[in-house]
Amino acid sequence: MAKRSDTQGRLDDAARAGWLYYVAGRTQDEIAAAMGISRQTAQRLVSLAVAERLIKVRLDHPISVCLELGERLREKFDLQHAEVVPSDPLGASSTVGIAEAGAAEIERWLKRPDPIIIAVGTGRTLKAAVDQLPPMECPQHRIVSLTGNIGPDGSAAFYNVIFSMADAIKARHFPMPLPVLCSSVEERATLHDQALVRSTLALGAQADATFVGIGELGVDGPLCVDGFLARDEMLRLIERGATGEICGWIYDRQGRLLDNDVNERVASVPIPSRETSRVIGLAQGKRKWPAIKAALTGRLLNGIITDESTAAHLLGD
Amino acid sequence: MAKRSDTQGRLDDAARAGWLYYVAGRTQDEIAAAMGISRQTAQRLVSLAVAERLIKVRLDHPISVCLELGERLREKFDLQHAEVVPSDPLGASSTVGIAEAGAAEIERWLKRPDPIIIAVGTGRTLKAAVDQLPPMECPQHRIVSLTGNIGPDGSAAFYNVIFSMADAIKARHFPMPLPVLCSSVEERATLHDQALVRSTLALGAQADATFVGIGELGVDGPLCVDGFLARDEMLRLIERGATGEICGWIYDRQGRLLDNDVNERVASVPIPSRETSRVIGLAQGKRKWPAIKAALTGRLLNGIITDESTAAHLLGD
DNA sequence: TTTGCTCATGGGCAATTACTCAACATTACC
DNA sequence: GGTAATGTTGAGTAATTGCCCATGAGCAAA
Repeated sequence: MAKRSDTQGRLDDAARAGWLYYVAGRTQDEIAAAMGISRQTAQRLVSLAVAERLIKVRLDHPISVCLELGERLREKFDLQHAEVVPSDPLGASSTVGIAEAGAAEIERWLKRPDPIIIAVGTGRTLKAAVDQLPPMECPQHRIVSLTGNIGPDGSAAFYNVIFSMADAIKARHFPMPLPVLCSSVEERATLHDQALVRSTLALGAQADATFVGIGELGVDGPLCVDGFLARDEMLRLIERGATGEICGWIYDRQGRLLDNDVNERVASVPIPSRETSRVIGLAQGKRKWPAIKAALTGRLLNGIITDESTAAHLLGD
Repeated sequence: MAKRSDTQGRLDDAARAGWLYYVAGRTQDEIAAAMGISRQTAQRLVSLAVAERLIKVRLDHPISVCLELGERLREKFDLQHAEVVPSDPLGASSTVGIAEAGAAEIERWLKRPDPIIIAVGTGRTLKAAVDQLPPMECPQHRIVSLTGNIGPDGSAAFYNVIFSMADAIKARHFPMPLPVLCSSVEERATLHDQALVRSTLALGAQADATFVGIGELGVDGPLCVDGFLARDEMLRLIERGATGEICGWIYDRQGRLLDNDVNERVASVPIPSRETSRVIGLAQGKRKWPAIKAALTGRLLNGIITDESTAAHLLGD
């Protein structure tokens, strides 16, 4: 072998080394011996082959599309965590898939041996996820609800998930003994000043991981369906740009919290800081697209669990 | 995480881990942390992904030496297609390398939008190539087997590749519901006269691309090892000049089909015309050298995929 | 219920691979 | 012809990976 300096010959060698390594499955020592070079050089050729993209790896599994979408979501919206599950082509259920994925992620946090604080919001999707959790003993952790558990008619709010979670997970849990929406700013101030509530608020602010649903606005959205807002209030909000809500906090197309009379009455703990907490939203479905996009755009979340078609939309334009 | 015992979920995890490792370039420690499992488990998932062939590595770089050998092969034997892959110096496997290259070539044909007919022979090398094919939807093409799929003992012939191909490629496929070798000329005539078989025979003759293995003769060759021919029959054939076989058709040193009682009983479709079909052989290895050389000399093929050392030998003298 | 089997798990350890550094060679430029 | 810039090499070392083993969970047969 004459001149080793020419690029062509070097790429040839890289290809050959890469072939022996990846296709033939030889070790770099064997490659070095076969090609009459040192092991280090063999290693360099192999990594050159990778760097020059001579080696193409393909994953033949439906999951690969989802992983790629997740990667792109992470990049585009500067997320810490993005998980994409295959879309149910029939679109039958709004929770199939992401419930399991959400449960798996919650479980990963719960499995940690060091004590952490997990905050949960509300909503059908999150409830479905929590229902997938296996029984676990986690005395070291604390679980706190971000939203009140008293519905508009005074009954227990059905989609408050912390109680479902407490059924499965043996850990201290902290509900919010409040209505979801107070009747006035003053009432909220009074309620939030109770010792019990204050400690829950403080706990929520320290959450290490936060799981929330994302609600779309509209007369068929959860806020109306569950009776928290009347039709005309909702329509007025939408007129003023309201696009989605997380834990009752209503935000616009850019994901900015609206400054209006509804947000002033929301009793929920503020969404924990995205600096100190992993705030993961669970949502999918065409109806929620604008709400999800706005939440990500406004950095209300730094984690998302969604499905393929939603991810594709979020990346689409 | 619900059921961790189910195979499907495990393969999903394996795909995830494999993707993170090979595509995203993460270390196994990072994967373990991300998936909430131990490093050892992550390692197991990665190697499972490899073992289950979820991960396919391909080298996209024509090494100039191989290119040159291919060029000279094309010229010397008047071939339409010649592809040479690097030789594994340890020569451990007889299919490593050309399987990937063969799969890539098959894939190129399958990707064509216009409907074509692809014929396949049999053999270990071809089987290995077909196993490398990614799932594809090709409703426009038809795939036909040149060889029967019933083994000498009546069971399904293991190295009949059309079924493996049907697993990956969604296209109409046409097996040959026949033994590989008939018991007599008369039986072959009868069998070939069946309507189903006649249409398959006709289809094979029209093949646009044909992929076949090349078998060497000898008591260790595939015909004997797989039980199609007895030792003494084989020895008698060799005495009479038999050098190799393609789809069971036995030929001599010049690549001329032998006129004997074995060829009279071969149930296979005749090798498609080299005028109208691209007939590509996949073979490498010293033991096959005479068989390959004869096949090329006799123009039984107009395409070859082989390895460096074989190519060098074919050009050598 | 018990027994025996299979298989996933995590720890430990050896093999393998990636990276850093300093020396040397080659090329480009003055 | 000298000199700087660039790139390559081997040695050493840190990081990563592959494999074996003991353990325990899950499951089917006894």
